[in-house]
Amino acid sequence: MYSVLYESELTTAGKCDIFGMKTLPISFPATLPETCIAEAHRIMKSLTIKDIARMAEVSVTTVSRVLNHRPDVNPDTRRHVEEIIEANHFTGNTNARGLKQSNEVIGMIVRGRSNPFLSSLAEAILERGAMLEDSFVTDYVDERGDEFLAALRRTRASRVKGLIFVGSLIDDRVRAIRDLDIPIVFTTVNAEMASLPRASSVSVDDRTMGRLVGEELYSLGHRRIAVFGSNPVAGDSLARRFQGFCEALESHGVAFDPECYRETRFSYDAGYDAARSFFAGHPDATALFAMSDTVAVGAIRAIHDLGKSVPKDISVIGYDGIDISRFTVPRLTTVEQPVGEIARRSINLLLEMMDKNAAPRHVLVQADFRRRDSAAVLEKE
Amino acid sequence: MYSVLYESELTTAGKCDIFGMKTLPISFPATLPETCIAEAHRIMKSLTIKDIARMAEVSVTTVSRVLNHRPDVNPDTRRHVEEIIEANHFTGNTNARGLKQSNEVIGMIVRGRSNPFLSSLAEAILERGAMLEDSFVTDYVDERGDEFLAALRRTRASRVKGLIFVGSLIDDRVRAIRDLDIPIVFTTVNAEMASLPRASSVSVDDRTMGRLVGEELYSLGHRRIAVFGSNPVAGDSLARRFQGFCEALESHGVAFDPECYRETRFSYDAGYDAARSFFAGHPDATALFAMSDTVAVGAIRAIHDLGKSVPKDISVIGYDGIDISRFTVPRLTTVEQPVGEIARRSINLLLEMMDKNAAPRHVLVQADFRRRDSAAVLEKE
DNA sequence: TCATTATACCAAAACGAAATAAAAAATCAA
DNA sequence: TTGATTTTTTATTTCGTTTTGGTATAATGA
Repeated sequence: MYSVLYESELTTAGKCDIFGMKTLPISFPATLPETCIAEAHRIMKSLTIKDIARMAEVSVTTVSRVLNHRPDVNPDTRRHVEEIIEANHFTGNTNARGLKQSNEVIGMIVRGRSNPFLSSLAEAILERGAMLEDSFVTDYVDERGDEFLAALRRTRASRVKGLIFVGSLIDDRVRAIRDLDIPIVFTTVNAEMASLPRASSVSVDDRTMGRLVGEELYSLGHRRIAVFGSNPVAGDSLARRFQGFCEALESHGVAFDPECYRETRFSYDAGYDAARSFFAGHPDATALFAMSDTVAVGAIRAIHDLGKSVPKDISVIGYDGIDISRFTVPRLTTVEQPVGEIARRSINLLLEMMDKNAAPRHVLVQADFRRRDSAAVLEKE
Repeated sequence: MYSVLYESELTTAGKCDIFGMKTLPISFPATLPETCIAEAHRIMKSLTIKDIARMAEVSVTTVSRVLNHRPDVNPDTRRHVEEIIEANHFTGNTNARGLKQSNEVIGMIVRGRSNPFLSSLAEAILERGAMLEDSFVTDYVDERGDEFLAALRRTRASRVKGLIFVGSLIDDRVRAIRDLDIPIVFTTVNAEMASLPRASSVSVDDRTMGRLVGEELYSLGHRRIAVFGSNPVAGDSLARRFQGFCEALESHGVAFDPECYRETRFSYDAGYDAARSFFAGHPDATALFAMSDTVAVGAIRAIHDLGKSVPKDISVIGYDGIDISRFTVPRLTTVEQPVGEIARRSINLLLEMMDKNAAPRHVLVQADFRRRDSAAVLEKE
């Protein structure tokens, strides 16, 4: 499909003029000081703990102790060794460290790689982990089952001591990792999960938020509402959102019509396709609850393509609060999940279980309902 | 900011009814067969190559040979060992494997973690790598300099044998990793790069595409055009886009006014802010070339908030072709980078350099100009 | 004073896979 | 049948770190 336009055989600077640039009309400041560059040079020279020991004239054991912040090192010795480490920009060998089964590497499996919400959650977890100097092994997989098993195998190959699972997991797969003998934190609650002896979870209070969405759409006057979700199973986050949503409607005497439920993958494309076919076939539906912002964004585009307007003809409410939701036209009304909070709590729970052998806990955090422009009062004709 | 709504002390299934669900009105098929679950169970039991050797009644060396597809193993022995491996769902220990410096782990540093284009490129590379059974160590960093150095250190700590760099790198930092004694592939061309002895690059023919963007906007009647880019330096991809763009205008006798250039980070927010302030202060500007789709999307939103319309009042052209560009309102005219192609070529180039010690090459691939709805003919008043 | 306890350090033994060197077995040539 | 060559297999060493089990030395208590 794509062809190569040009392949240069550049190996020397002299031949580089095919990339030769005219001077830009704007000048930019240099951003990295020379000392930084010099440091980077030294970073790449690969020393071992043995080299450091020799330089500091101590044993490797002592260096290891310093590196791991162990107590029984003389403060003077410690400082001396630290200076040598600092001066040579020494970094340990991750592999050698991982060989001893005593190491504490955290694994993360992100299931649903094209979902911006999950990506941002994973990023927040990595960021938080880096702050605490925890090492991570991350694996991004698609939502299909076989890839998940491959990730599980890779994760085990790295001998991680704890696992964070980002994304939802249907019961079958929770059961599939029941025998995994390490602490796990799920970023989604699942009924089956309670039977796992070493699994905690952090998730948004989906039922309440689902109820809020239902209340909002009801109070705006909507009665025939589409719901786009993705294969929820009893106990899963999605099912809880849906349950709350139905409860809200029922509390006003409106029963949700199963005909209005569509199962979609969580992507712009899937949201587009689902909305296009659904609203073409159901001209009486006036609102959509999309259980993922990606689906909502795709749906809004589809509704436009059907010659209808959001929110004038059809109101749309999303879920997740991904970055783009603040910039769409119209801006998306959605449930914003506190990504940083979920990340922080997930890591804390995992570390508690790993280090202090704490009992698993299931934590619900509060989300924010963001009322923006994509859901409005239904205009009667 | 966010508080905990509820923390359960769930440890047994019996207490689980706070999550108790009513039956859903829709039923979903189970998706994972029993055999798969049984397999996953066994995956987690962690065996060593020694165990396999004992079971197969051969030496560990032989097992190692089988695992690494070495030639000197009797086909019968190989099959026998493979059967044992298969039956026990054996997976090697990544750490032990990495300890020997003969191993071939690929590192990837993604600079600019919140940019969807870079994320999708990184994903494509991981996907491609998984297909070829290459192991990856990935590090996502922000665009700031210090984080980059930390990533470099982590990468070295994993003793990777090759590095793929995703995102643009200004000259200073290319120089900073000059001494890195492993093959590198950049997904962006940089003038400084040609002086690196073991660096290849794969990038889009940015100059041509920049020229196309310039031609497009000129032919639609635009003369006063804003350009939003991010700190380009001579030789960088962005500078080449910009160069092509300026050349196109100049070929029609229009000089680009440096006043119309804005330096922004590549994010929705930055695009929004830049557009909001720029177009408020420059009511005569009728078009925008955003060097990243994220910036374009943010800008479109800002233009709306200024009470203007895209493309009626202001035409916008983006760059990258991220997923969302097909679903915005209006759909975004942009330059679509062939992510899969860049991923494929990057890995191939790197493997050639790692395995066959091939000379570095600098490859330009063709991008697609996607003419959609965000750029239109300028209406004269 | 001598035993006891802490403190600060070290040598050597893991850890699991892979490479090396070398032995054993099979094949071939005369 | 013998020696040479190739194929297949093994025992042993290696990688860089942590841990184990220990030894000195200094401080403490009786």
